[in-house]
Amino acid sequence: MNDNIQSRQLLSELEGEVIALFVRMADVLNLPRSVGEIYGILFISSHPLCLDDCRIRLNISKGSTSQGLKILRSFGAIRTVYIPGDRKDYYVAESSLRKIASGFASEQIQPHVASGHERLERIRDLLDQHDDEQKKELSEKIDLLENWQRRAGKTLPLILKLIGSGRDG
Amino acid sequence: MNDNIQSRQLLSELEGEVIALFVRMADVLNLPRSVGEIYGILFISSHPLCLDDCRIRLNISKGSTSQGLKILRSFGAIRTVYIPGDRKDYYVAESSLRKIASGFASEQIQPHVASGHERLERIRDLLDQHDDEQKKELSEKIDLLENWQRRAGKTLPLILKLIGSGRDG
DNA sequence: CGATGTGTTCAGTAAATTTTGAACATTATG
DNA sequence: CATAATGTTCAAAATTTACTGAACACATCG
Repeated sequence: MNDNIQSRQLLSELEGEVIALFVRMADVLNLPRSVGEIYGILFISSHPLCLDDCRIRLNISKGSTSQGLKILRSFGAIRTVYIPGDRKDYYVAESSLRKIASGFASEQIQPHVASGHERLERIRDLLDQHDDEQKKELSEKIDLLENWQRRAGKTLPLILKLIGSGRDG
Repeated sequence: MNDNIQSRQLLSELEGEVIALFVRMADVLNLPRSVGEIYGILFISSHPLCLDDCRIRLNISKGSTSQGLKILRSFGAIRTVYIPGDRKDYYVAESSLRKIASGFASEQIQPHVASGHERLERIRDLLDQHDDEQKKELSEKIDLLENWQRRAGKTLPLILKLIGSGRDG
């Protein structure tokens, strides 16, 4: 399951499998694999970990680890824990799916939706300048796109409501 | 807006913008950009196009075009049109968001969900073999994962219902 | 049958993305 | 203040992914 002796020493088979699960999730969500690994090691850990803990157990570089933690912080998938008398930052995995999903939606998806909206306005403007025999037909296609956009926009918040309706948020 | 003289001759500014919109959508859905381009040119075209029509207007290779059309067919984003007296296959963009979304869900998302489910079962088995002092704590984490999986599984069909509820399906 | 039209496959190449690691910034410690 | 501890940044390297184009398969045509 693990690829080499070194990782066998650092991660149990169980930990490896859980991390692999999050690596695949990261892949679906279009995030670097290291982000999945880091979330995974934090999720399965019984106590908060610092950058170096993650780096060493996952056998990845400092740069990747720093970058990965930054991404996970950016949409609230992990929380910082203060440990008295220690200069390092410690992290735990956020375990509320609702919080993670809504952070992900607003940080990683909403910008795409917004820029799609802008582009659609630009397209509508371009069409209004046109004056050819296809104008009516094109206009109907753009109506369709605007319709899709509206439905996608309404669906996103509903997804979050549904995901957030579990027993533990 | 278009990158070079060649594409200016082949695509109007309006077409270019519409295609760019679908290229970005493809990016969000983790599909190759060429898939977005091909869907875009079919979407905006007033009549069915064959492989070579797409290839020439988009200035991409035969291989990419063939592959892209195959992917779009695989989840029902395009339909084939029979044109009497012509040996070539012609295509039109499917315009029902409901159909596209449900095809995408069952072909591109469901397999991930299923393999995630399998892996989670394997993880549960591994844990059952364990017998250490952390077992209870780990078991609770796996409960949480199973809970997430259940909620994600229930949410997917609801998304499709919501997306399918527009005026034109 | 050979020639032509159409579409697929896949090995090699190109492009995009991710990771690394060393240099740097910043803050704490003695 | 010098040194050490911690974390960030970013150019270069490694890896992954997508694209190309030539070879191929298959059908149709003359």
